[in-house]
Amino acid sequence: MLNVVWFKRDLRIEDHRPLFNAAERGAVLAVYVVEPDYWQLEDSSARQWDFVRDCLSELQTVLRAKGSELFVLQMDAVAALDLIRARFGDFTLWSHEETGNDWTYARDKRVAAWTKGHQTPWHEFTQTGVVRRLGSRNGWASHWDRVMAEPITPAPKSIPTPPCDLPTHIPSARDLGLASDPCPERQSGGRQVALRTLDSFLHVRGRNYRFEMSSPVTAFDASSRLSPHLTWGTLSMREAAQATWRRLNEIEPSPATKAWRNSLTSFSGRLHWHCHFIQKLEDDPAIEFANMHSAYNGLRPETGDPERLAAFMEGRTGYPFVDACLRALDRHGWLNFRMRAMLMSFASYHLWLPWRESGLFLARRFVDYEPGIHWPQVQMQSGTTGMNTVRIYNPIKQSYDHDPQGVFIRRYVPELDRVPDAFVHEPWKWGERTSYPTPIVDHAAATKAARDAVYAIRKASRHSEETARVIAKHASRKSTPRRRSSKSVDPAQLSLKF
DNA sequence: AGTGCAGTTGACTTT
DNA sequence: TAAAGTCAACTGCAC
Repeated sequence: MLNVVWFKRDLRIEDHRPLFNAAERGAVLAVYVVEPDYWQLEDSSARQWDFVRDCLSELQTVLRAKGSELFVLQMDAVAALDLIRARFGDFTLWSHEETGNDWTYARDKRVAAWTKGHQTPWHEFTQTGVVRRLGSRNGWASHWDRVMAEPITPAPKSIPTPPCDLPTHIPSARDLGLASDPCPERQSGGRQVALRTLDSFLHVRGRNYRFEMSSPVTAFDASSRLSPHLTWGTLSMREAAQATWRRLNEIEPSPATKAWRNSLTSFSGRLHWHCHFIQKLEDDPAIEFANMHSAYNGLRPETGDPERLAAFMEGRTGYPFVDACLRALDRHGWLNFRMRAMLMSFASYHLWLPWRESGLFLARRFVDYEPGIHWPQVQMQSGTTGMNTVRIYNPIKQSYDHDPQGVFIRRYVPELDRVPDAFVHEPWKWGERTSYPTPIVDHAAATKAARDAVYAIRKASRHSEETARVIAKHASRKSTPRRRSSKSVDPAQLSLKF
């Protein structure tokens, strides 16, 4: 019987268990389904598709070298299964589990129903530390360590593929009817560039990762930049984790290597954290749309102020550091974590926009958009989880702290060219006029109003009851909670990093 | 030399 | 991965 390997967000042939197992069984038909409805969603964008296109093109080359082919079907996934069945008769379906957005979840349910209806075996494999139908968060952390330590599955030696005239053409964003979305500094997709990126991070760029990841001045170089590759699977999480551990083991501990070791340990923690977040959306897909804590329903209006949303989307909020970040994101399709958090916090607290609107906009901007990290983070930076401290960033303080010389601001906000260094963080304090807008909201007034609104809800009765539920379901567990001084503390508040 | 005082630092609390 | 406020301890300086 034919084995259909359905490539999704796993665009590689190494450490690919579905492909390896299918190839051992017999004839393989490797398929990528370009689903037009998915690419029309408000969280999809042409820059993401362009990245995927790079990946598919290289995957196709690699499969051809193995005597196989990657067929590209532009249609709904169920229609693709029907088409394959009409052409080849019964088959076995192989793929990786995916924790995507609500749309892909619904599609997977339709595919499951189809396979059941046609008695088609569907073998799904995990490729991250995310657990499907997780009963409890207890023990999750050690499970992650165990899964990541499992051996890497080699690429199949050969991939027998039947003759077939299915299409192999990879459509362009234009073919798909996607809105124009220029992203001149976008990272390229593909396995080769993923491996080079991993290597340069582990041997050159990552030395001061721990300290340089916070500032956008240094983070573009010092961060791993593996995120789009992990999102689209040109590199597996297991490969990234094991390469990091290997590198860590080969560096002898000494004062001279302290920075390297700290950075790599910190990075390894980030990989764990990556899956920890995705697990939240896996457990509770409603996080994409609804407040994690229902007490915050109605906190913000359902529709934000259109002028504020437009200013945010166009990077003209009047806060130089915020606008520099927004414009950098537009050009690169990437931003370091801290600045993403600041942007989301700014949209939610300063601009009081509902998180779904600003969250969709940011999702489209990220080439590495990972729904399972994105939506839980969006809610965390909007104060609607109920279980984290309210983190309202001060964009002026962040500017002085992370771009003291104003180099990042000047790189992305040319309107501020003439403004002296002393005023680049707060140009409204400079006496002269510029073409740069004045702040769209007053920092002190806006954050005071936001804080008051959030704390009014926190204080209300019944808030803590649901907090306990949210924590039980989603919070990370620590084996040795840090003890706090004297005063007794609500155990629910202990060690809740996320 | 000790005192008073303004300013700074850091730990801790509150929002 | 917050920021701002509080408070006590400390510092440097003038007298």
